[in-house]
Amino acid sequence: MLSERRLQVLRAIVQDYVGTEEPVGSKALTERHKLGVSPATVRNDMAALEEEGFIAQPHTSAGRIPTDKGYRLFVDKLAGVKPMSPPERRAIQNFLEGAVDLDDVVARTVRLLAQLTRQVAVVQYPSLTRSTVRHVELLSLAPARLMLVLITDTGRVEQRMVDCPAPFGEASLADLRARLNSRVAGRRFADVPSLVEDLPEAFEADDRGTVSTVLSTLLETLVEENEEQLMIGGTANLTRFGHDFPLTIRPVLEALEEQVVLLKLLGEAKDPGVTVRIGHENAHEGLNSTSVVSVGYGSGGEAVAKLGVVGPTRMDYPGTMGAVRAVARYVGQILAES
Amino acid sequence: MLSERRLQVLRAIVQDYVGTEEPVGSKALTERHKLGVSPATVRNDMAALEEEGFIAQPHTSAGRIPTDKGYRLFVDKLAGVKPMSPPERRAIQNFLEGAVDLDDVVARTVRLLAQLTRQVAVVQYPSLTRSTVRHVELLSLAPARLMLVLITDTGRVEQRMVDCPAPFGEASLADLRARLNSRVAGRRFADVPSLVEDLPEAFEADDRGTVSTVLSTLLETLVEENEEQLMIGGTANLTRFGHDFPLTIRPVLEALEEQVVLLKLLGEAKDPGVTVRIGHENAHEGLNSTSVVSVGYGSGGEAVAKLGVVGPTRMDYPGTMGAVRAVARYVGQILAES
DNA sequence: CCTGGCACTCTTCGCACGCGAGTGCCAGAC
DNA sequence: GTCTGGCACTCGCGTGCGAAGAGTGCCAGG
Repeated sequence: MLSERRLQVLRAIVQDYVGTEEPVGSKALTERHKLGVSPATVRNDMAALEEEGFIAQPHTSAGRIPTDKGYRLFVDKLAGVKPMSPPERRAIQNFLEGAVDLDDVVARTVRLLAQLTRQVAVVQYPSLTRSTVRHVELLSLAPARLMLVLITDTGRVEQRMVDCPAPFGEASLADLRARLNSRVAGRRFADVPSLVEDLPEAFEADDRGTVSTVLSTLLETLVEENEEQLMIGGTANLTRFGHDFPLTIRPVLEALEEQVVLLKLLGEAKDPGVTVRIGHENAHEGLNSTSVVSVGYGSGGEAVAKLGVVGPTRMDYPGTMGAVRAVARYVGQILAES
Repeated sequence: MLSERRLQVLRAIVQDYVGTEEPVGSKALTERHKLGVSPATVRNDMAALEEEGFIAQPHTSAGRIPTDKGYRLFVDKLAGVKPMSPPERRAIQNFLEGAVDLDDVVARTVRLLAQLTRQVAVVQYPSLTRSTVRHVELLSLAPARLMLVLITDTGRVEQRMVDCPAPFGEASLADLRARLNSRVAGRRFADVPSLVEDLPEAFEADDRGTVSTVLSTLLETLVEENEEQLMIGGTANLTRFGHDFPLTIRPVLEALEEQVVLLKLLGEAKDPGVTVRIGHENAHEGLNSTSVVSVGYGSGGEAVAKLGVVGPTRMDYPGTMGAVRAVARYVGQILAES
């Protein structure tokens, strides 16, 4: 077990390193933080912390820098979440309130997060699976060609072409549209499959094939994984990473372009609160020298999607966590209002 | 006027520099290209080319590198567009044909362009203003709240909320929907305003306010500038830029995040063929050390949007132009089919 | 258990030096 | 006139060395 003072030393190391981006030595520490002990004592503590794997030295005779494990301890035990100041809160709210539609909300959220944290922001579109159906629309484009439009309570719209096995009359179309909506409007996506199961039976034999096709297209739309879209921004902030970029920045940019990777990354965070994944805790190799701070957000009490930021492990965790949490909260409010 | 040989020297310099990324000297030139003259002669030619501003030396006693003006001459007079090889063409077609909807087409195009050119790809969504209306749908969400859905011939779907000044009955709604579609379906966006102008007059006085509101929302949707969306990809290729990145890459990333800037950039290229803007020819400062190769694409003979790549001025122009042109052609075909 | 002192290790920086690539210019040949 | 070979010159770059500085580990004493 580490003594109280050693924890304070670790905290001081993290804070200083985050501030200066340079390895921090024992002398500098005693000067900047009132630890009440001499550098020599701090050196002993540092030796112990290094022994335990919380800090490391890039090379002999340089200061110490925190390891992933050190940051982990810092985040879990040594620092809280720094709340946003009232002016900041107002700014967030004002900025988000100007949004005109869902795309705009997401776009603004990305910009905002990137600006607040000066890091790369990632915002997932509200997921289809957890939201509810507002309306399903069917349009006839050609005798045997329909367009299915799905509108969700979060304002998201999805459309799909449906090629029918047989021509489908306007009357049948109106019938199907009405039945479909009376059954699924206002219901959660997860419940839709069982609600429409027996729908083909209500139609003439000629039309059943088309009805089934439409339904299966609808169900596909509901679960389709690639519909989990996301938006990223603030990549220019990557240039603040370090001085040794090419090697650092490249894999990160590559990872960011792989939406699948990012979605998995966000998806892994099950915590109801703000989740922090540090360095090697991220499964993806390219992100081994970055930390991901994420949180769920949603219009009601329930989270329908995630948002977060990706930055160097050497980041201001309390501030970043505060910003992420605050933005998620306000985005949730905005979604609830619309 | 420059002699034929001097032009060849310039061409050789550009080709070598693009290949090696290093300033090229007179001796190396005579060795790699059969110019039939001695290094000394080449040196004289180089002096002349430098005098005219086509090439420059980074510092005394280094080889020469082309200037923006040099690249311009190269692109205009010294090199053609390198056609894609048949296998490449097949690969492009195969890759694009798997797309399921417009978003997917655009996403695939971006990936493809980024891979082919190993540069940053930018693809603009088919512009609304030049396409035609396939269908307009009106949904009643609440007594005084409608949703307007616009479907274009390129498969794009736009939706807008409409708050009505007065409740609007289902009958009126169906009436408006039918009238609207009979007038604008299949028509070009530009023609829509005049086609719907007198529509409110066909309705009862109570409903006219709502009809007008719907119409103005529709017209807004048609012209709204922020609807000119685009998708970018391949930013990881920026890391291949040079060795001095931080300064080079940062402004480029920033510029890429400013969609407005990019749209303007693409919009400026009026040429019917492939357009190349080199270095300082780009209005935006952050892109002063990059070149933009763009071209319009469209489902019919007419261009409805642009696509292109952003890369270092030191790029393989013939190859890049060939790739951009080929991709645009195939995307056009795909759009025409759907 | 803390502290001051001391020797030791490494990195970083500045500087001088030599090498090599490349140039510009000139006199002479075709 | 144009091209060529030769030659002196310029500079950037890599190398080696020495001094400086930061930081450490260890130890003896309070």
